[in-house]
Amino acid sequence: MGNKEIYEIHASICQCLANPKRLEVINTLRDKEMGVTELAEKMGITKANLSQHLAIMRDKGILKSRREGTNIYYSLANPKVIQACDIMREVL
Amino acid sequence: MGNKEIYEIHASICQCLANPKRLEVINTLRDKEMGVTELAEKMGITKANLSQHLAIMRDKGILKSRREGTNIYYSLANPKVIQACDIMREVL
DNA sequence: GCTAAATTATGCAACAATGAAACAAGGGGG
DNA sequence: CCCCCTTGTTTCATTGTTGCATAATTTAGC
Repeated sequence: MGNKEIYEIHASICQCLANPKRLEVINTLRDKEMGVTELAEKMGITKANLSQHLAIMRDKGILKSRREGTNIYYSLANPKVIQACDIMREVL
Repeated sequence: MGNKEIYEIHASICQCLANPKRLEVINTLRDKEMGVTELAEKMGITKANLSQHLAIMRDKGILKSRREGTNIYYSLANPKVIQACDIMREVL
């Protein structure tokens, strides 16, 4: 109890999840990796916008990326995120 | 899959958790209810500020309140929130 | 009435989301 | 090597949202 720093870090993770598009990314990548263009088309948003969201999530350690030629594939860095998201769904 | 509304609702719950003070409230109330003044003193913030946070969390269905004389006691409305928070802590 | 407890209103600084445009980074093929 | 095309990222400006302090307001009990 009491350590405010923990709450700050925890909040910053939640902040990262507090966006419908980022949640859609997580859900889309729950069992596979995907390239940026394919993901953008699937979600119906611009690549620029998606790229910004991906960067935020990668910086927070939620996603990881892998380059293959000109393509960059994103996937979940930590399966526990899915677990946390699924539990939160039940709260609704 | 696909239904964007779900993501919106889910994001609004996460948004509610995306604040260190609100997380501290949840953690403090994890096994007991507490009055606003006591909670404000324990956290070292003004009652006005705390009251705003409590209202946000109550509106989202995360907290519930109970009046007893002049005091109003808050407690968790759904124990699953604690579960989700604890799992997210492990991600750190 | 008065006091303590809690909420609500207002204003403001800080931050977040987006589109559009500019920028980098890799592979061709000539 | 140079050009071009594709894939991603970054920058910039705008708009909207959030968090907080202060002050005003409600609510209950004496």
